Amino acid sequence: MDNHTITIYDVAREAGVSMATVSRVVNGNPNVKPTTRKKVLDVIDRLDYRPNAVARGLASKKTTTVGVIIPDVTNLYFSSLARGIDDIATMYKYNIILANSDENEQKEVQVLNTLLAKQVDGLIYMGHTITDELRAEFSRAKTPIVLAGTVDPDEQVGSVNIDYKSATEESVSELIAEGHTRIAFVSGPLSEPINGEHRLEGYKQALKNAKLEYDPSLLIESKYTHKVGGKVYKTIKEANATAVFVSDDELAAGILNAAQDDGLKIPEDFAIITANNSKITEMVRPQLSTIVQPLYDIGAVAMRLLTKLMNKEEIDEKTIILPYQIAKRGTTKEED
Amino acid sequence: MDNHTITIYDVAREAGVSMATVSRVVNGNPNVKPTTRKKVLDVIDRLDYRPNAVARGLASKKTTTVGVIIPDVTNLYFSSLARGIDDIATMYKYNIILANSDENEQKEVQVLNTLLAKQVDGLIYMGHTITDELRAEFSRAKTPIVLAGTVDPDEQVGSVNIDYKSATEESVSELIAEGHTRIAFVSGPLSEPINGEHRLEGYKQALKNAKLEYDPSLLIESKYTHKVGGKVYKTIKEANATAVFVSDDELAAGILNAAQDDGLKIPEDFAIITANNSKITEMVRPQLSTIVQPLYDIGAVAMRLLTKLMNKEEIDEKTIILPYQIAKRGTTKEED
DNA sequence: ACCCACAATGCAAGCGTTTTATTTTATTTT
DNA sequence: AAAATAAAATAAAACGCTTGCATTGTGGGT
Repeated sequence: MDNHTITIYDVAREAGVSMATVSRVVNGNPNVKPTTRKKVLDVIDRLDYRPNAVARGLASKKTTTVGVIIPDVTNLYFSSLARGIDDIATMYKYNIILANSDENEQKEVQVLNTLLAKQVDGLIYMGHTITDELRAEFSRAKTPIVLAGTVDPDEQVGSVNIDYKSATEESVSELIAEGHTRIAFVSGPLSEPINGEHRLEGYKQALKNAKLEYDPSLLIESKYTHKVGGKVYKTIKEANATAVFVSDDELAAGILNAAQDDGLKIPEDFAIITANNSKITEMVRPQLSTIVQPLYDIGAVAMRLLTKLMNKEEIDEKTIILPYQIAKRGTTKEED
Repeated sequence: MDNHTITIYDVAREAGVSMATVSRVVNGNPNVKPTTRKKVLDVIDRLDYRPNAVARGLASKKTTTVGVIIPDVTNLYFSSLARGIDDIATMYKYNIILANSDENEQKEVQVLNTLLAKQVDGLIYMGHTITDELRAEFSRAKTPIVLAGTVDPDEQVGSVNIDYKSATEESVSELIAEGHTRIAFVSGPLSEPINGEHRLEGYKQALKNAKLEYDPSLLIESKYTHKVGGKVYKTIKEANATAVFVSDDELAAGILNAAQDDGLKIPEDFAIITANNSKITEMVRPQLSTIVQPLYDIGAVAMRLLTKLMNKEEIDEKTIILPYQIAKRGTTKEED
């Protein structure tokens, strides 16, 4: 028994047809007589033939693989998006090459390049911010790209998000409606458009609507980890805030815990509203009130959009905004 | 300006050398004179040439890509492993094709096959159990495979785990040392070796060491979600247990919350010890006492092992057991 | 029977690399 | 300065498939 990998050629020989015909049946091309199709299929089955996707990719210039750049799989916000992406990808027969970037510009560029070298048919990027270098690479690439849960003022590529500004505005307004006047705003770096533009605008708008004064000392930039919650809480306290809008759930949980450790009653003494509705929000006590983002759907819709792009279908709108809701749970008072 | 993708051939022509030479400099082959190397490198830079990894893969029969089968990226236990895997993969210049299986046998087999079709150089499998069909596929595949955080009695492929039995035994012994005599054991299906063999054995052993009677009514099989925590808690209560060992953190958090909602003081009235030390354990209050598994490392070591396997290096032991610890936090009493 | 149209198949040229065997060039050795 | 050896470069054959074009087969219409 010779031990070479069995190829389309072997199948062709055994079935007494040409490679082209085998290729046709493998690819479901209708131009093949049912009897020959069956004959070929039988041989394929007997020889346990498995088409080599790499060869296929070279010949067809399609890899049925898309690259996914993610800051950190371990982050529930992004992994939820990733899950939506993968499910739809699978549905459309694509596979995902997943690469963690840690929001590191160098890594991102680096990873983008290896992904392109691997001839991915499309690319989904997740992150908090898009650097100029990355943006330059994006526009240079011929490969379709979609941003998921990531905003870019320069709308060259497709993207799927919610309306962060109005979601933030609405959240902060809830806090105001409950009687809070000093509301802290905790986010990642304000240099990132999603924070410094969308969310902050929403925050300011809510204050303005309520004729409250805007106080920059209530703005806090922070990392998104549970651990720093204590430090952030201290800052909030020093600013005499009685409520806080937080743009990350893990961080919000950290703040919540710190506040309770400090003896505060939530939501009586201190209110919190967070932004992602990742499952963490329901695992802490009291449960976090939050903007309900359709995380899975953002990923799913992004991937769906990408399939259209890869397929060169006509797109009506490549900047997609999905609806959101606000869930009032235990860290804000009931309204009525 | 002609718009064709630029290939190694273009570089060769421009640099006045053969394709083979270009290939050598691209691959860092030392057999090339520094001056020609520079010349080629310059052309590569000027033309912005990027080697086509697919063509490379076909010619070299290496894709520098490994497949990773994961039950659900959204599960912190597995995503932590995945993070370790990806970091080491990146370090060794591999990329990861990530595929969610939902522990669904059909999906697993299906995904395994597309991964093999894509000619991955290696495969990492994560899951709770390995079905016979999957095991058959594993042994049929010529591709190196490593299990991460996943046990298989039939040790045909490499694997990286901790000693679940002794970790469980130790955890339960802690509970016993605190005076508990009715300790529930909550895990996934006992049909899975990791539960029915390793963990349950550890549990029994701990009881035996303490001369406590083994009561099967204290065994609870459950899904691993936060949501079912309430139901599980009820069952535990009905069984008159005062402590519980839980093999999943999310579920443990659910049980913790349910117990507190029921008015119990933790750990005075009820003790909990969980198994994964995912970051959830530190985000709930009180923080969960837990087995400290080196999740990231399990992934990292698994990937490292896989690189060796792919490299056909000599392996001393392909079944790797990593050390664990026990962290006593808020859901068990302090000892001294 | 004969021609035509169209369905079914086959041929062979790519796809962009790597790699082996071979030739050319450079460096020693004597 | 020629011969021997080592180093660098080339030519061309894979790698396993897809696909445009050419060829053959098939049945219907006349």
